[in-house]
Amino acid sequence: MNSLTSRQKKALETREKLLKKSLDLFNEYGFEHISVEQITKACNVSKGTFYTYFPSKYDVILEKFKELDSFYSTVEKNIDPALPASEKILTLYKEQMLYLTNVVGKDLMRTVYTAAMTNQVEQVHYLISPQRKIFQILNTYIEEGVRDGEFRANLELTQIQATIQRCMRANVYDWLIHHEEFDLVVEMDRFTVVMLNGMKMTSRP
Amino acid sequence: MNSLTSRQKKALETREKLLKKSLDLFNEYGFEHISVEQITKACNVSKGTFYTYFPSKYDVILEKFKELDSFYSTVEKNIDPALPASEKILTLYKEQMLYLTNVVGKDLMRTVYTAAMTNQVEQVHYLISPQRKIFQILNTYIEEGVRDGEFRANLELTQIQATIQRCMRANVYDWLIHHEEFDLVVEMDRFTVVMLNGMKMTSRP
DNA sequence: TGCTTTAATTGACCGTAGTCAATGACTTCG
DNA sequence: CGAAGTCATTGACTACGGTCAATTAAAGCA
Repeated sequence: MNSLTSRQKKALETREKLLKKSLDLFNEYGFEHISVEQITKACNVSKGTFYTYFPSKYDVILEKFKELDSFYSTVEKNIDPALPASEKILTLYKEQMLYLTNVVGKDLMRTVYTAAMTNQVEQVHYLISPQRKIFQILNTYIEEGVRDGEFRANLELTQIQATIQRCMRANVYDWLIHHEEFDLVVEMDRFTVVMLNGMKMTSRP
Repeated sequence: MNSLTSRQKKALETREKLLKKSLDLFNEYGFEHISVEQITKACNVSKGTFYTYFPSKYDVILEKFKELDSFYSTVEKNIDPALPASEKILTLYKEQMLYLTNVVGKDLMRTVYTAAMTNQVEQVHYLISPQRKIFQILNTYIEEGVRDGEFRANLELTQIQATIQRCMRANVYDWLIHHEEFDLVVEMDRFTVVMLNGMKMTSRP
């Protein structure tokens, strides 16, 4: 039933080996302190092989980042459907920020945020891709809030979505450029509370 | 009257030559496409000399950026003091975004925003330095708004300031990672309007 | 004037990201 | 089976940012 030739199997193994070793080394010593050659030596392959599987050193990290993104499905399940949309959004963000702070880490995030600016590919960067689980969840909450009249109706749905997503990047970016004394969870909450407040029906027109 | 020795004069000339040539070349070919060696060759000095005057390639750009920052003094003078604080803030930001779009450019801004994350110096990056003219202006407007009861009093002044400054970076960063179809002036305005609205006295508590 | 001190300048050198023509092992097909 | 084709793999190579011990020439001083 395994339709892979021995060649393809081996290739896949090589790729997996490189991916795993990269992430292990990055985790232990930090992204900036590990060279591609160190990775390939640790895997007993040549440098060129690394580049047949990954367009650049950054893309390994991106792969990890995408994998981590699946975490948000779990969060969604734990959010009470009865809460108002704005509360759901705040809870989701709070969980995300805790996760970034405690699990993902500044080092990985810095890499992703840098690559998003640097990689001048025509393609949309994953950081703002509608594919991201967290955006899909977020967008359903926002649709809910608009439908239930919680948010002002004179705002376009897509604009509200873009705005709230931008809040996330705003706080993460500021977290990345501050050294210490920046509690991502607290800052995100403060910021988003004001933002959501500015969208409420009860605000002045 | 000129208290500089011929040696010091020459050194300063070398620095100026490097600075000017760097910026010219960056402007014409883009930061990423110009190497330090190209710059020094064009100035008939060695590579090492470049590094006696600038800690890194990025710092040349930062120097330009700081210089450009003085632009905001001019803007301040053209803002009607009678306007409410929120209007002043919106006008200031609008002028800034026009300036970034039309004069400063994405290339330079990308460099500054990348360096802010990368340069892991203990020192606070200029991007968030209270020294920046634009922040000083902004802060006086915010103080005004709080004093006049335009903004909610249950918010700390420094927190309001941090929040509004973060709005700026939020939109600039998103501008940098979007390719085309992102009007910085429009996006900044939309975003900040909602944010300011969330801070107004007339919003729900 | 000539000796010592100071500081600008040099360029060979290092480490690293990324490239690519060449290799040869594996697959496909007559 | 053997020839032709495919593709994973190699490692020497380029390009670049950044470093530093050595050089050189101006400044300070007796």
